[in-house]
Amino acid sequence: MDKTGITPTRKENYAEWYQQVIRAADLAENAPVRGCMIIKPNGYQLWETLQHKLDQAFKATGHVNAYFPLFIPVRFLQKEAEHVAGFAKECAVVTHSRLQANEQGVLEPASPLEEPLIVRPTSETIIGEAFSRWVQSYRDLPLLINQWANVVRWEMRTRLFLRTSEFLWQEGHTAHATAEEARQETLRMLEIYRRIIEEDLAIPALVGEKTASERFPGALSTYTLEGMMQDRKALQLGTSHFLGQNFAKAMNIQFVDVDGKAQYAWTTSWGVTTRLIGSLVMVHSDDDGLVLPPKVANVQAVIMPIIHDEAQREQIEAYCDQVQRQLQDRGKGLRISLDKRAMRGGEKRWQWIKRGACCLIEIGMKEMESQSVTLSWRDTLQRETLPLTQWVATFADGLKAMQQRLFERAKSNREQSTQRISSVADFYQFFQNDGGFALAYWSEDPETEEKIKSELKVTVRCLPQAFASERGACLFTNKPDCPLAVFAKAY
RNA sequence: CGGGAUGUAGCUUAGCCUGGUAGAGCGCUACGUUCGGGACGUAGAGGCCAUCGGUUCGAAUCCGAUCAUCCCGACCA
Repeated sequence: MDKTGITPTRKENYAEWYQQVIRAADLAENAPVRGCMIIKPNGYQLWETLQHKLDQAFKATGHVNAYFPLFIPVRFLQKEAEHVAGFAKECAVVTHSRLQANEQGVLEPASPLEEPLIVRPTSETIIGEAFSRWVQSYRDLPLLINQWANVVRWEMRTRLFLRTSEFLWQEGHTAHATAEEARQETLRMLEIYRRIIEEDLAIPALVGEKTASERFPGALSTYTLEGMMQDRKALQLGTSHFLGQNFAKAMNIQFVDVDGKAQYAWTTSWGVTTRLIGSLVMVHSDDDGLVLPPKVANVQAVIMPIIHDEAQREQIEAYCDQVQRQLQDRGKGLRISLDKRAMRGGEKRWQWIKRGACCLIEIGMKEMESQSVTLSWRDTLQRETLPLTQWVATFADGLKAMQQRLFERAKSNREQSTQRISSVADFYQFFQNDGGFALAYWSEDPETEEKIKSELKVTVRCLPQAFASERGACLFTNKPDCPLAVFAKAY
C-alpha cells in the first residue's frame, strides 16, 4: 500500500494528521463560534458509548445522577481562594439579560444583571451550596452525586476534542463523614477510570498523583491517569480530586456526627471529558485513518456487497442479509452495518477504513457460491476468506483479539518511549531527541519544575502509583529519599 | 492581550503588483463506460470576491476603517 488514507502521515505532521483523521471519520468539525466544535453523529455516538460504560460503573458503586445550573453566581466561585485563582482567567461571564436594537438596528446587550453570573468551568461551588443544605446529619452521608454536563473554559489555543472552550464531561461530587472515606472514594473512582480506559479504550494508563503545581485549584490531592500518544506526548485522560474540607468550609457543608458535634464534611470530585475521544484517535489510529478498539467502535463489522453485474445484486444482497442476521444473532449488542450503497467497492472500503470499522467484510459472487466471507481487520488490513459458519462462530473472539492487539500495541509503544533517567545530561538529551516518558527521582522542588518547563516544555505528569515504594536521590538536587516522578511533554 | 499573516463556490485555492464586474482542483447532480486497492468520460448546478466607506467612466484588484479567522508567544480537562 503506497497511498495512505490520510495526508499527511503521522510522521510528516502529527498535528495536521490528527485533524485530518477526525475530518475523514466525520467525528467533528470546528464551529463558527471561536474555540467551539460541532460533535457530529459519528463522534457523538462514541461519546454515548463512553457515557454508557461510565454511567453503569458509577451507578454500580452507588452514585446517582443529578443536574445543577449552568450559571454560577460570581460570589460562589469567590468563596474558595485557590479555586478563584485557578479559574478566574478563563471564565465566560454573563452580564446582561436581554438584547436591544440600537439606532442602526444592531442588537446590543441591555438590562445589566445585578450580580454577574459565570458559565460553569466546573461545579464544585454550586454543588457545594446544594450539599450544604442537603447534608445535616452523619446519616445523610456519604452523598454520592454525578452530573453529565457541558462546561466552558475560555481557551486561547484550541484543538478538536483535546482543548475547546466548551466541552462535555461528567463531574462526580461526593461528601463523606471522614477524611479516610473521602480518600478511598477518590481512589475508587480513579480505579474505575483506569479500568474503563484500559479495558474499553485499550489505552494503557499511567496512574499517579499530581504535584502541587498541577493540582486542581482547591484540592489537597489530585490523582491522574496519563496516556502516551503516538507522538510520545502525554495526555491527561481523567482526574480524581481529594478536596479535604476546603470546599466544605467554603460552602459550609456541615453535619452533626454520632456524638452530636458539628463537623465539616470531606468532599471529592472527579471527571472525564470528551477529550477521551481525542485520545482514542491519537493512540490507535494510523496513516489510513481512524482505528478504534472494538468495545467502543461505532461499527464493529461492516458488510459490503461487491456487485459486478446488476443481475446478481438481489442474490448477493440476500446473502449479505443472511450474514448480518447470523452475526447479529450471536450477540444482541453487536454493532453490525450493511452498506448497500451503490458505490465502487474500493471507494466504499476506503471510506470504512477511514471511519474505523473494526472488521471489513466483502461479499461477492465467489463468497455467495462457496458460503464464505472475505474479511480483514482494521488494524492489520490483511484479507482472509473463511467459511460462513466458522466466521460467525469466531467473530466475537476476533473482536476480543483485536481489542487485545490494540492494547498491547499501545503498551509497547509506551514502553519503547519510556526511560529511566539518572543524570541531568541524559534528561536533557532524552527530551532533545525523541522524548517520551522520563522516570526519575525528584525532590518535588518547584524551581526545577519551573526550569524544565521553560527550557524543555517538559512537565511532571505525576508521581506514579506503580513505583510508590521506590525512593532515591533527586536527579536535580541530589536530595535523598525522593519519590519517582514521570516527566513528559504534554497536551 | 503582545508579534506575524490571511479573508474569492461546500472545501483547497489562482487572479491583486500592472484596475475593464471571475478561473481551476476536490466535492455535488445527471447520463454512459466501469467495479474484489481510492475509476474515467461527457454534461450541469453553485460566487453580488468578509463588511462598510473612499478614489475612478469602471474596483476582487488601489486607499481607509471595521469585523472575522489562522499562525507564533503567556494559561489550560
